[in-house]
Amino acid sequence: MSSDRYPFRTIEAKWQGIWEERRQFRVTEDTSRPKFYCLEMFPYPSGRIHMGHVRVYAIGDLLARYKWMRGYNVLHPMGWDAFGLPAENAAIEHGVHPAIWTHENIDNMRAQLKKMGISYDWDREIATCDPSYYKWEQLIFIKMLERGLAYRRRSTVNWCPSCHTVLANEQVEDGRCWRCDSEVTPTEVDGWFFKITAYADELLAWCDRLPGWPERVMTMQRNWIGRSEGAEFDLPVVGRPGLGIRVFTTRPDTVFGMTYAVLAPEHSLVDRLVEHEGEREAVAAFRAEVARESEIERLAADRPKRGLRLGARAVNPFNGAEIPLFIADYVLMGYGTGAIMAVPGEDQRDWDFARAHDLQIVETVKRPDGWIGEAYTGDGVKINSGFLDGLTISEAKRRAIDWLVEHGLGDAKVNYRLRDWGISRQRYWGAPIPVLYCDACGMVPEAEENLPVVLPPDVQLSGTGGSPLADVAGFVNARCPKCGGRARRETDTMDTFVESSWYFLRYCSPQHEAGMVDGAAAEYWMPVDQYIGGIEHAVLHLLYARFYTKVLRDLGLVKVDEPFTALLSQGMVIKDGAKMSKSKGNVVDPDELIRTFGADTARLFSLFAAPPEKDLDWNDHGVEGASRFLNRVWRFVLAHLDELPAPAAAGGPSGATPRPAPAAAGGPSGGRLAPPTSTDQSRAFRRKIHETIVRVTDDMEHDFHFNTAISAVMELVNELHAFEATARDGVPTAERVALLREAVETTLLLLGPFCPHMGEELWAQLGHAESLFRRPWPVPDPEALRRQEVTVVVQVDGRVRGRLVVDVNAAEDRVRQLALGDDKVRPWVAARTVEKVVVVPNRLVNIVTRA
RNA sequence: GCUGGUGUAGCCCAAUCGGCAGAGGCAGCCGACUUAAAAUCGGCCCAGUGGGGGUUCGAAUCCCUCCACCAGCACCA
Repeated sequence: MSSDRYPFRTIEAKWQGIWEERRQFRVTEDTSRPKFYCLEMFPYPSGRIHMGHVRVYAIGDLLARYKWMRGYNVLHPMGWDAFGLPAENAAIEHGVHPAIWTHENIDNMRAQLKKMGISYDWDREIATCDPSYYKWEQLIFIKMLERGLAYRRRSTVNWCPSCHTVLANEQVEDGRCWRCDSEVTPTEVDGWFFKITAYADELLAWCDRLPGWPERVMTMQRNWIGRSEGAEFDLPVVGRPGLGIRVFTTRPDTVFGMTYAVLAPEHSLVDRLVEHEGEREAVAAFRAEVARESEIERLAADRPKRGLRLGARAVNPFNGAEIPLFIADYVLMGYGTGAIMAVPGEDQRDWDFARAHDLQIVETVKRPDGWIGEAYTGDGVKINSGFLDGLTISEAKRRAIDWLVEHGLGDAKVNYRLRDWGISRQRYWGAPIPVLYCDACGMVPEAEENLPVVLPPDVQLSGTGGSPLADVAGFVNARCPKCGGRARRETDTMDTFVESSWYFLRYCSPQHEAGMVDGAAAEYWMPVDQYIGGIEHAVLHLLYARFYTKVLRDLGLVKVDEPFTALLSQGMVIKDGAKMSKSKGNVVDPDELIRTFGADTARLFSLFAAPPEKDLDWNDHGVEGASRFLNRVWRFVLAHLDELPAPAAAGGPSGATPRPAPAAAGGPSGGRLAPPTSTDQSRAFRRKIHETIVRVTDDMEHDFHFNTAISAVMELVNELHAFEATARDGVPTAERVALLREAVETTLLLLGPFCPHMGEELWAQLGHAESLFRRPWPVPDPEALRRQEVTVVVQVDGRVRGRLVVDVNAAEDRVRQLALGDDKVRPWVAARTVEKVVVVPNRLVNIVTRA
């Protein structure tokens, strides 16, 4: 631990105060400047920030401050994803009301974030548990209801026995609750759904039109949507006119290979197909067996396919053949129609099942010569397929569908893996669903003028299941907005992912009272230019937010098709090889870190230790290194304050003729003359300064590799020390101090967005009255970057044997001659024959020889 | 099982179009300063790029193959 650190506590508090006092990061729409909407995923107010928060907010602030310096009008807001289970669980455990618990946590976390010195526009802060916030999503709910985009149905849902609530498919991971890890159980309940499937095609199509998103997130979303094209048609049941089994297939070309058909065990038709009591019992036993083992067996690969043959038989409508019917565990009720035609010749699962049950296998695609295998899924010509014989698979698919349409038996059909989004939660701490059930009128939406439907504050939370709101008589008993008669309120609340599906929109006009969003504000700020958050939301939040935005667009509230132009998915913060967690005891407390090293160090290390998309391996020694670096910069600047020329008057007389700096508006000297460079050492140093600008700018603009940007600045600081130590002899004083000043100011400008407090303080110490973040980002001087000479490596047969210093763009012939004549090189060539000489201009020469 | 990603020094990580394997940091070692230590400053050591094969004058980079780890999906008809 160092003993004399720069006074980070003082200066961090000082600048946080000044920024606040100047309202420096409060923004309004300004059409004269380009806008940049920089957003980090808002946190759940759990009570304390953790290192993952530090990392994501450091990234966001870096980009926001950088964009300020590039002249953008930057919207950078923060708020709270304030509804959710932990508040309710805290209430059950400790008897504190969720609202109180939540607001206390928000206060704590806001204070922590402020200590990090992040450039938020705090005037735009929102909390989703505020009725003035969720009022608008209740209104949207009603509009979705009117359009059939919100609907109620009974369904089998994922029930988390620990959270006592329903989970959406996306919220189940490996059969377990995403939040508490309990095993979910299928349960039948009535609930509300958002019709996200209506947007499946558009959501999928836009996956190809968002180049600013990481490919892997898009892949995950594509897989999740799981579009597949095929056909749907009925298989008549033998001897049961009017009874058909609807099947879905992606391979309508294989219909002539259908040798049996399978229904999911829980398929509703099964009860009507059973022919006698004995079979009914067998079906019940089979269903019980499947239900019992499914959870465990789901995770086992290649488990045997279990099935039960029914007495009933079906007809293949294409050739009139009677085929056996089964119920089997490998067919799922939740996908397609819950029933399939089985084609063992061209489907491995059907092949496995057919083998186990001794069923016929018909090949309908010609196998390539010498092909060995079981089911064949490759390309080929149709065989054994009646009118499809001789066609390719894709032709046959089309013809088979045409045939189905002509005969009125079926049609082309697109199926999705994506299910509608179940949003009902049987919990208290969420936005009430604004509908009522009237004895006379049935289900009725709440009237718009009665919104918001506010959560009643007085509620008993026992945690024993069922919707807590159902026990609050004052809430449940209401008037029907239609007939004025008695009605009962819906007691489910909305999934908290609904709030996070539009908070970015509310930030555009957080106080707007006439609607969800002010149209002009949304038009100016949306879409979010850079969104930053954890990969864990790749399909949950990000897919919901995309869907909801499209709904809002179709309701006329926004004009954008997509909410987030670019996404940065940052990696986790790891320590000792594992994700930080209390149980592993590897947690680093941001508060303590900031107390010990300061916010700038915490931020710098978060950005330096790894590129943002990778996991960050936390290392206490590494933090000390970051701190050491900042101290080094601090000491250098303070030690040279007296010596450095004042900001306004510099450039100074010297041997060289001063030139106007080309980047008059953007350079660190701000209109001052470029420092003269009369010596090789000066030129090399100034080149280093401007090369650093190029490298850091590149990292900021292109690949977000902030770690290499920081190392470039570290290099410059190292050079700065070296130059300072040696330039007293040989470089004229005025020139030396002018260069030092340019180097120091450049360093501070480049480093400012990473470590804003120290940047501002040293900037002010240098005599600047204006904030560092009101200064333009430095622009490299092409004159300084120009090289006279380059070092060219000389290889003999690929091994480095010498080096040449030659003029830039020296003629190839000349370089070749110099290389062959070089003293270091000659011995390696002398006894051999030169076969070929490869010259790569300004880089290397490779002399290829043979004995 | 499928898909994607990663694999470079003791550790975290760099390396433009295929062109000197090393920028930065950590750790370690040596030295300077110091009564001493801390801090600071200067210097040094360390891998041939997961394994194998190929293309090329030249491969961390391109191709093939295998391995390890991570993530997502996993009977989706």
